[in-house]
Amino acid sequence: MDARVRLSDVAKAAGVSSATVSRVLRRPELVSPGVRERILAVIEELGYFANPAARALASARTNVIGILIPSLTNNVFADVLRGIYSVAQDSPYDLQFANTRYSNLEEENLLRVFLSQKPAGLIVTGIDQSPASRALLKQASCPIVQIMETGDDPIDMMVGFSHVRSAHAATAHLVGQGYRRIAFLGARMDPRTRRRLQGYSRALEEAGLFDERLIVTTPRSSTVTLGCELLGLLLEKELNADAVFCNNDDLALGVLFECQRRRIATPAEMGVCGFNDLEMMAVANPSITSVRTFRQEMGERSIRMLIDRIEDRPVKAPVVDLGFELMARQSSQRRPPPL
Amino acid sequence: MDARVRLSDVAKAAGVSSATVSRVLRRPELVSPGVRERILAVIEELGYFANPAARALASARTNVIGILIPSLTNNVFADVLRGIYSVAQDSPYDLQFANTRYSNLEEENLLRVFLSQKPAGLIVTGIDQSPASRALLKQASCPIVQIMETGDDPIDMMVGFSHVRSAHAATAHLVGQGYRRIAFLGARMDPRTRRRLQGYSRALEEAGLFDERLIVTTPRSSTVTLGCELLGLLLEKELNADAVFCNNDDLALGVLFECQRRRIATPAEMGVCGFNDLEMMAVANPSITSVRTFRQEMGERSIRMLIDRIEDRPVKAPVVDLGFELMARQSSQRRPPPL
DNA sequence: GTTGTGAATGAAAGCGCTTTCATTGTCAAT
DNA sequence: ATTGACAATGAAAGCGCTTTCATTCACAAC
Repeated sequence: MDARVRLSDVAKAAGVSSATVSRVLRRPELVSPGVRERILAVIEELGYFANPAARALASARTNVIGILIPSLTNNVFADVLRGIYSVAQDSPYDLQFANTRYSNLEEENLLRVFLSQKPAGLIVTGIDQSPASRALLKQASCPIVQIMETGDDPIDMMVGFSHVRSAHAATAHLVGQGYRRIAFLGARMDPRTRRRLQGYSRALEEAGLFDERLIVTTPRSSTVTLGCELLGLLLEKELNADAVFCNNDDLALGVLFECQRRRIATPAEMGVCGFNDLEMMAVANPSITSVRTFRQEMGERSIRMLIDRIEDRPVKAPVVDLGFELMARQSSQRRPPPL
Repeated sequence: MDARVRLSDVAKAAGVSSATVSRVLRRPELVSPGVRERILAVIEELGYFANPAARALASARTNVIGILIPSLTNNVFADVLRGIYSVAQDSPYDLQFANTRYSNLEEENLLRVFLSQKPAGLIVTGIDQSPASRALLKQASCPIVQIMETGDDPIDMMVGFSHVRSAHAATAHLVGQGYRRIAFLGARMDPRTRRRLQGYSRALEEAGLFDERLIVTTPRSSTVTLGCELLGLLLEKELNADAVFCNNDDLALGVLFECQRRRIATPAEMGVCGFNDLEMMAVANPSITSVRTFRQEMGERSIRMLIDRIEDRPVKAPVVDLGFELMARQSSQRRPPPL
């Protein structure tokens, strides 16, 4: 039933050896044009498809690029994936994703699985791998890109941005707008969120406005609903918060909704700033200030660098900082304080 | 450098043949307990990992479950994937995703690629495969689940719901609330969207309220911003629309934002209904009526059925209709019409 | 004691490719 | 004519597993 056409069938039909057919597929320049054409025709006619397992086994390498991300179901990574996809699309490489679920241990296991199949390259998220993972990656025989963040000690290549600096900028913006009791709302608290908290803290310390009690975090993963809840938690503390810097845009949107519900004027009584600048931030009412990050570009750059390295093209800058852009909008545009 | 431990190394170290080691891995019950323990210890000690290519080649099958979805970057599929993941997690199967990008042609190609590696099973989206794809799937030697929709002619198994019926219910709800000029806003117009449009049309025809001009669609993919724009387009037509049924929740949220901006009262002057019931619908202001679909459950059920079939366990119901639930909220709760 | 049975193991033949190495043929240079 | 070099091709040896088949051994039944 499953009468797969094999390479040898093609060879037989074309009246050549298997070696020649294989060469047509791998190194066509080694085969004379006439024979090449004939073989290609036969391949087409027979609908031949190489068995990837056999190919991988024989050549001791694969065309698989492994991608380890903490979550598939997260807008941020979805955008990165889109970028990766758009480039990988017209490359000979197959993408294979795995979900570390924000766990270093899981990451380590997946890494072992991936490396055991000798991938052509690997993209991993962040810079907080476990020592064991780092060791695995360091001795891996394929190029590797770390994405989402930049840091001092790249395993191989890196493309990301500084979460500390971007959060610092956002917080400083709120300070600049005249807010004085700026809270931090954080969900999930993965390493990148933590660094954003750092940037926030630093900015407020510099302004002499830091108050630890204004930090509200939860290990739960972020949703719009959670934004509503966290704002509620913050308000319960009665700390006179007059602005919130949110971990991400989901929370910020929730905060906005909750403010509306509680009749807290935004931005007059409560400034709001999100992170990532999801598309909807610009069209909310009021529009929501956010830190734009270049997620799709991050995906594109990372896989492009990876492929360049796989194909032995020189990569000029192995560590790329994509920066960020503060998108100041209505939600942080404080009008003269209501006396 | 890449001194991979092979099966034969394990065999040598344990003083047994390769066959026995292989058996410990595949059919441990065939090996005596003493030997089994010893071999497992050696495997652990040497850090042995099977080469998946060799395994696949030798056994003429893989433990790969292929998943074909139209988009990775879409909340709806993200939820489905989460469901699939949560089940596949503790199974021996590897998931492999591919993105058909809403193209039948692309789907066909990916199918060929997948089938060429003899996957253990396949999950495909929707019921509108090309004839060629259907043929490929029909003669595939692995179980297959179609997800997202139910239909009359399953290739193998199916889990989804009726887009026609759910859209019909939503539209009927708006009619029941007293809206009379109900518009349809549709983005991307993939087959499922088209069927929702059908359900909408049917419901309005039944109520004698159908007006083709109230249908506004675009091939662009849906975003919140697009919801704003489509509402703008609708209003320009000056058809006295008093409600919109949106293709999905993104559009609905955009409509809500745009209404706020234009000072159109929701739900009094404009009823709004979305589709999918994303988490944020419940916390928007006003909260947005939507059709809840069971996306995560869809993922879970589909992969569970698939695995059952792969492992030769009987699947009682090969076609599962998960239904839907109309979540009537503020955005469609019309107060007495302003005279 | 002999035979039969079944459990445990090993030998060896692939799985479908890639790649090295050898061979052949062609053509330019001598 | 000879030689050398090179391009084009084929033969064949794996790649690291799985699996069939044969073998061995222990033990129960006769």
